[in-house]
Amino acid sequence: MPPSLSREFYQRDPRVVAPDLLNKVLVRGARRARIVEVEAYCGSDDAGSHAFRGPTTRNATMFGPAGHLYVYFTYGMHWCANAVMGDGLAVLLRAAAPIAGLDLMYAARLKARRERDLLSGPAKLCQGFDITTEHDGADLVTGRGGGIRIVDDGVAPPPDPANGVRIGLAPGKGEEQPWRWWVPGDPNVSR
DNA sequence: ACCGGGATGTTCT
DNA sequence: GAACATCCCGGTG
Repeated sequence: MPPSLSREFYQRDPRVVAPDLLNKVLVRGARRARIVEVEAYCGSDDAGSHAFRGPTTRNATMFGPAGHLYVYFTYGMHWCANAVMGDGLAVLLRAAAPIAGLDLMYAARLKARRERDLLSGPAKLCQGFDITTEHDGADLVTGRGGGIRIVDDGVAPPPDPANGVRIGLAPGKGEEQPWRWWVPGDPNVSR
């Protein structure tokens, strides 16, 4: 198994970590997928972040140690997952390209008909990996709390990642900030 | 292909 | 009571 990203990897500005997470591999048991789309959320400086107004019950994990997973429930039926940098800072994992364990992903995503439907959005990614609120706080470095890790299999981030505004933010919530990055041309990037 | 709306319930005002 | 870091389905062109 390739090595997990170190605790120190996560202890940086989310706008630096985010593009660096592209092409890293999310692993859970037999399931593996290459991260192809991410967004940075910048804590108390960022009106679009759940951490903007300080710690609450929901966002407590974002204020804990770096390298853990912050999972939140939204729109009454979906979960989304972030890698935490600490101090309310985080990177949303928006989409990934399936590598292995696709049978398990299809079983978890009954509506998906094609490979590019499995993990091509933040809630799809969680559904495909069976990540729910019980994995909030899981340790991505040691795997403690659900066996979910992010590892480096030797594929470098793209030298020229695509970059643009974040998805789904209302006006006044930092919607103009270009804090989304993706792997150019990858079919698993969300629409 | 594109577009509009419904589902569904937690969180915070 | 409104907003919500979304997804899916069914309409139309």
